[in-house]
Formats: sequence, C-alpha cells, structure tokens
Amino acid sequence: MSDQNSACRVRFAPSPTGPLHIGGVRTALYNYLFARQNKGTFILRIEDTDQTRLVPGAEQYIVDSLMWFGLIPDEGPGFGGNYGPYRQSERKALYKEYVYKLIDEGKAYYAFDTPEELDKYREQDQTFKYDGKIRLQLRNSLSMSAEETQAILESGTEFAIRLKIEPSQIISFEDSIRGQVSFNTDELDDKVILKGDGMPTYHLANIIDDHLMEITHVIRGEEWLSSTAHHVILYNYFGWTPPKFAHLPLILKPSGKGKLSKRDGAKFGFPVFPLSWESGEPEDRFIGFREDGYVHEAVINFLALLGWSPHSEQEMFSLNELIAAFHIDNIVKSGARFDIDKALWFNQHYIIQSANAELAKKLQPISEKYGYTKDLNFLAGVAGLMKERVHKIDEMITNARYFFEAPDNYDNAVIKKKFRPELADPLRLISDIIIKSADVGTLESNVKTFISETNLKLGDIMPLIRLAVSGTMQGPDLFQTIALVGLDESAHRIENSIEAFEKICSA
RNA sequence: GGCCCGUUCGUCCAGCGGUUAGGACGCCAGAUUUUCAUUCUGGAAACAGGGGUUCGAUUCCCCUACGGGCUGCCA
Repeated sequence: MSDQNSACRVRFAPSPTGPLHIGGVRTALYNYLFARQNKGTFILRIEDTDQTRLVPGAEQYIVDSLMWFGLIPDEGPGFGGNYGPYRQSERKALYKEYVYKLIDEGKAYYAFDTPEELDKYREQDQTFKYDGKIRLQLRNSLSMSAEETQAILESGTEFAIRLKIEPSQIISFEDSIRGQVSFNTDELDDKVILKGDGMPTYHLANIIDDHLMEITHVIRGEEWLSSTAHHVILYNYFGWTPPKFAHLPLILKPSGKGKLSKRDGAKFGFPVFPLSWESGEPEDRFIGFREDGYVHEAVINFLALLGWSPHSEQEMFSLNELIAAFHIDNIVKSGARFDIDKALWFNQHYIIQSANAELAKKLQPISEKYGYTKDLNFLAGVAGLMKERVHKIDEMITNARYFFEAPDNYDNAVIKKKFRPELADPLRLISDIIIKSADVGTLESNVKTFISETNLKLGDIMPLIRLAVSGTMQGPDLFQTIALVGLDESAHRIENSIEAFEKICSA
C-alpha cells in the first residue's frame, strides 16, 4: 500500500475552455477515488490563466458534470475550503510575488522577444527551442546589460519571464504508474512562467498552487509527463518538496490514431462529453452522455475500467465499490481505446438494475420531446417492460412508440407469412375477448383458452395480434403490452388491422 | 526531427521465469422464450520482430518496428 496516505490531498484542475471532456471526467474520478479511499481531500481548482481561451459557462459545466456523477469536491469554488481562492485568475497577485523571488535569485529572467519574433524563429527552424544554447542571442535580461534591461522595463514594454534551466543535469522523479522517469536538462527549454499580461502559465501557477494547497498527489493525464521535469525544477528552485506524481494513460480514439478529441463524438457517433453543451456557435454543439440516454453509474463504471484494473473478475462497480477497490498501482500504463459498445453494455446493465420509478423520471422529458403526455405511472410501466431490451434510456421510447400511439405500419414480411383470410374472424373474436377481460391474468388465460378451443396454434395467431397492437415483432410480453396500451385501445388496433393485413397480403 | 512514455485476442483488462496464456465487451453457434430482449451453455480469437540472460522466457535486458504524448507568452 505504497500510496496510502491518510492526510492526502488531491486536486482536479481543469481549464474552463469548453465542456469537460470524458478523459477529464476519468481524471476527476481517479482523483476522487484516491481521496475517498484514503480519507483525504478532493479539491476542484479552476485553471483559468489563459484569458483568451476562457469560455463562459465552462466552469459551471464542469461543476454540473461532477455533480451528475456524484464526484463532489470537498474544496473548490463554491464548495468552501481554507486554501482558496480556487480560481487561478483570483490568485494573480500571489504568483507575481513568487516569480520575482526567482528573478532575484537568478533562477528566472526577463524575456522581451515578442511572440511574433519567436514564431519567425520557429518557422525558420523547426527545432527551435528557447534554451541555454541560444538565449544569449535573444533579447532578454541575460543577454542585455542591467541598464538596458532596466530601461526596457521602465519603458512599459510587455515582457515575459522565463525559467532559467541549468545545463547538463539529470532531473528524475518517481511516477507512481511509470516508475523512475528522467530528463536531461539539455533537452529542456526555458519555459515562460509569467506571460506578457501578467498571468502565470500553467507550469508556474500549477506548482505554486499545489504547494500552497498542500497537494500530496498529482494525478493527471499523460500529456503532462514531459513537462513534469520543469515542474520538478520549479519545486527545487523554490526549495519545496514535490508531491507524488501519477500520469494517467490517455483515452484514445476507437479507431485510427491519437487521443480522443471533442470532434470524435460526431465522427464516431457517440458522446465524448458528460452533458450536452451549446455555446451559441452552431459548430460548438455536442450531445452529452446524459442526454443521449446513458445513466451516470454506467459511465462511471465504464470509465473506471478504462485504464485501471481491479485485479479481480469483478466487472460491475458502484462508486462506493470503486472507492474500496481502487488502487494507483493497478492503473495501466498504455493508452486505452474508447469502446462505445462496452459503455452500452454497462448502460444496459444499470438500466435493468434501475427502479422503474427512477427510469420513469428520466423518461418523462424524452417522451415530451416526442409530444407524448403520459404520467409517471404509465412511464414506469413502459420502463418495466422495456428496460431489459434497450441499451439507452431513450430507446424505451423510440423502440416502443406503440405504447404511445397506434402503429402506422406493420412488419409486412411477417404478415405475408402468417396472415390468411380465415384468421380474420378469430382476430375479431380475440379483440372482443380483450375488451371484456378484467385484468392481465384473465386476459391471458381467456385468449389462450380461445386459441386452443379454436384449434389454432399460438404461433399462428399470436404474431398477428402482436403486429396489430405494436406493428413490430420485437417487444415485451404481448399480454402485458396489451394491458399497458389499454384493453380498449388494443382491441381497436386489432379490429383496424384486419383490413390492413388483407390489403398487404393481396398486394 | 528531438525528448519522454508505451506494445498480451478486433477492443478493455489478468498474467509479474515453468500456465492447456485467463476474464469481459463484441462476434458466431446452441438452449430457454408466442416475438425481441434478458438469462444460460459452447466456440473462434492474442504474447509486434530480432538478439541476448537463463535449464527454461509472454514475463528480465538490448536493438528494431509500431503506437501515443510533448516540443506555445494553451492547458
């Protein structure tokens, strides 16, 4: 139990630049599980240092998403806590104080090169890197005299502050998932740590906040592994002890290459965001798992197993079971392809497990979308009959429209195979029996008795009744279906179908 | 290009020197069922390649190949 730590504090630190990606949800989940298991603290920190990429509503979306999954932060904006503020934009002054300490100690320096100049260098040389080999040829406080630097600073020119990386040193750290990872500082560039607008970059803000918020374990995506060397250097420069790092494998596209991205949802036909998102821009609309008919338990279970293994044969985990079973050592090293079929399978399982009344509540807005006005009681009935034959909530309606309106067409192939003119009369009689039946039980026995007395086989007439009532051969128990549709309504549907059947057969 | 990380069935995971290489999703077949679905049973399906180390490598080391990430005054 190497990572057990009763005082552990972990954070989920998303950037509010758009809806929270499903990979981000998994990162949040692992952090949450780790915190809960160790009786630690799960912190939400909003990393909004890039003012240009800030998207209104994104922060709220992040919070809403976490709430939907039940991953409730112990500290964070709107959640309280003694280490705030939890929005980096509100901590701006704090970072400056630290950055100037670095300047004073010669561990960072002013850089006056404009972004445009740097772009030009990169255009000319693909391998351009702002580092110790080249910095004396560029415009910064290391290449200029103190007077010159002072003059530029006093002129009010915008400047950045860069981290000064010392040459030829080996920076290594222990990653809980990957083991020892090392970098040679010769490969590292002098990262900008304070931008022209006075905001820190991720690297600076991140380590200052993690230190000040007493974060003990940094559990984040693998895309941060490369820059961890810079972070370790920063910790060293400040004389702080770095937290433990764990870099999670990425979630990859189901096919093809690269990590799963926001556009992949539309491309592959499944959601990549927890909740639906709409910014106003027509191109910036995405359906969420919730709106697409997934239940949060399923998404969590699926995500938990994408990159982590319980080392047992157990597949189904509630959030509490995950808390008990989770362990960082069992996180997988390699990237995991996103497989929507598996998510669908989990979803089906959790839908079947759900109480009908619960499902009815989720069904109501969907049914209204289709113009149906049925009460929760009725919808619970639909849920009861449909839940074990759907993968998504909405399919309880889209695959069973016959509970809400009479079918407007029939499965012709079956009719042609099963219908004969002699069956018209029995169908009419059955229609009568249905109307006169008191409840499902008597309905079923009445109809079955009639069928055997008429010397018909169940297989001769049942498919036709089913078709008459629902239009399709796929569906729940016929008698229960009839009962829910309504005895009178079902009887009418059967009467009305006879003519249609005759027409189909003569065509 | 450079650096870092990775590589077991189509996919997600087990395996941590000696196994008939295991489970799950998906797929196929069968049973049950008035249909569909659920459920149950069975089946096909993998250690990237090459060198070492070892009595013995899927397991340890190296190389190659492939995949991924980073390489921004984005996070």
